Amino acid sequence: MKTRHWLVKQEPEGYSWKDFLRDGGTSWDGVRNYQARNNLKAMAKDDKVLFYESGDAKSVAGLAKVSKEAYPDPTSEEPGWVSVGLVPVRPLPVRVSLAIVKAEPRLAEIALVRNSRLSVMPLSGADFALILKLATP
DNA sequence: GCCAACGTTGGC
DNA sequence: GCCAACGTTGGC
Repeated sequence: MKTRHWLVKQEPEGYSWKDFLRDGGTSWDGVRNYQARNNLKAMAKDDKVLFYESGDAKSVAGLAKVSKEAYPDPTSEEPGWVSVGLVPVRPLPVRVSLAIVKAEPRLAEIALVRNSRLSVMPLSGADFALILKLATP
């Protein structure tokens, strides 16, 4: 199966990359946006996921992967919302800040730049690889 | 703290 | 079904 690529966004005050590393994985729940939910549903096991911290950090912090495909969100009172399981793979050697992403013309079309409010978004393999390259010291 | 962008809600 | 009002998110 073709591996797909994603980026998830989180406020570090709520659940940071550091928390994620400490936990060794988490249930990615609480998403209440249809577009984001549809992206969660499209995730397959072992898909690669970039973990972005919004707020003060505003940077891509690490690489994760899908450990469990979409299942009903246990934190939702209403049916229809889903969670996925994510586990950390490794921190990025150097964080990739939003400013750096915005300064890269080849990344001008990605959802992180174009739709800052979307919390779960797909990335092309090329864009994903480019962000990882920007994280190389 | 402010504002822009976007989604959702509710009146008509 | 349209659109104004409102709430939320996130960058600055």
